[in-house]
Amino acid sequence: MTYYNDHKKVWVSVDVIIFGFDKGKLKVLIGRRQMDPGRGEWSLYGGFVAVDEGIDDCAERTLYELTGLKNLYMKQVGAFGSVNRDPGERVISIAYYALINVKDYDEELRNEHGVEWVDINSMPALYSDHNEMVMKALRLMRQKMKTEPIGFRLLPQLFTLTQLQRLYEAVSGQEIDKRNFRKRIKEMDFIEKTELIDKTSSKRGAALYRFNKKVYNEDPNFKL
Amino acid sequence: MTYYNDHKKVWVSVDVIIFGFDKGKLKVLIGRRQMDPGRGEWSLYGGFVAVDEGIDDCAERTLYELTGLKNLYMKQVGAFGSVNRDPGERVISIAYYALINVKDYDEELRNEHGVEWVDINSMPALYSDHNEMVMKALRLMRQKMKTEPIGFRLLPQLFTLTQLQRLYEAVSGQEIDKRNFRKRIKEMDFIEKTELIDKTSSKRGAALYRFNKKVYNEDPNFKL
DNA sequence: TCAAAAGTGTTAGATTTACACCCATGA
DNA sequence: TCATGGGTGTAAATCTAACACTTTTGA
Repeated sequence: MTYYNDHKKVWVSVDVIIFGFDKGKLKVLIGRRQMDPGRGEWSLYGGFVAVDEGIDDCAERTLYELTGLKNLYMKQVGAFGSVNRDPGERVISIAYYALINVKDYDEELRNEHGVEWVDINSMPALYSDHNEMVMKALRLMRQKMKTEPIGFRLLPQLFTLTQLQRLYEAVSGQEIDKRNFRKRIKEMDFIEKTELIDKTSSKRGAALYRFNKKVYNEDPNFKL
Repeated sequence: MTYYNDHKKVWVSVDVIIFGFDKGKLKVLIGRRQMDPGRGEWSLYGGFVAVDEGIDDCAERTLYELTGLKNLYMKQVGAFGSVNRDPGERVISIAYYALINVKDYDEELRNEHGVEWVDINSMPALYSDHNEMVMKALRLMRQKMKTEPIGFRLLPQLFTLTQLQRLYEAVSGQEIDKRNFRKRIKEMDFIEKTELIDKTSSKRGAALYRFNKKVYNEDPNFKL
């Protein structure tokens, strides 16, 4: 196989942009790098791709390692491979973004890994090209969110319409008219009103809704 | 640097999906593989990423090697990295798509490389996961084409409105109403009518238009 | 003279946006 | 009783989609 051996191999890693939604803000999970080069700098969480491991599998493993969660919504952002992006060695990194409900993420495990939720609008400078990765992930996620019902992955199973609206506002970065928003929601049969009432955010209480995946699959027309 | 050395390196390659537009059809450039594994199968053109070469640079180099052209419109499609995608060894490949005007591509050079323009709607089975790459590239290109004036990269500098319409029809895969199309074009000041007339496609002759990048940059509102 | 492609406006329908008040409740 | 967030409909404006005939000219 001289065909392959005429060329050199490189390290390939995966970096994950984990989005969460809390208190009306879109957040990203970042931590202080615990190894050289770049020790102490803010950074995404990542890991190296093993020879016998697919890149998507690697991203899932990395995500599981960090959060203890599986079957999260995850998409590839793209490959980042400038020659000097990593100050130590030549490493090509493939970025993925994932959506999680912050309440599913065990606080203790989070502390163990030394990662924190940081508001997307006040991100510090990150290690290497990680800011670029986050920005591209955000662009892709925003786009996806307009045409696919993925936002629910950032919310608890039961949510109020105000929560859902705040989520869409946080992601798109602009205010939405309450009545127009609710009108559109009413047209989507897969966003089901339950009998349950949430009283944590108002005295009157707000109806709790749920995303019904089955109903969505039968008639997948989502538009926001 | 034991941190890196705890992990194995892999080969990384680049594969390019080159789109062209000819005789009303959207085409892709593919050729017969000239090496093992997969010798003789239809395949995208590609190359390995060198250790001292950025991945975008590698894609540009590969594109130049094949076409002799530089400064083409090019975007990354994403990384493909299933463990067994390459039947020979573990290779992660990063796909890019590029747009060229078929008339800029020297026929002789094309023959030397043994590549051909194939209609996107009658693509044969390709080597490895190359069909997947083409489909993803097409999706991305379609999307981009709706919001950015990149279609002109597939046409000669001077083109008729019918040509432009056929291009958009070929890319989107659906017919467009002629009057509505021309109405929208008229609103975009950066698509300039010239004094020139093309008589090759009709007896009456059709006005030739040109994309003015400067005007576009001053007021970039493209929508088709 | 006729076939073939170029060119040109109007109207109905659908979609989007803007906008303000009453309700229920716990403090 | 009042402050807070929950909930609701209508009308104007904009955008989108449908549609048919005249012009020019080379064969």
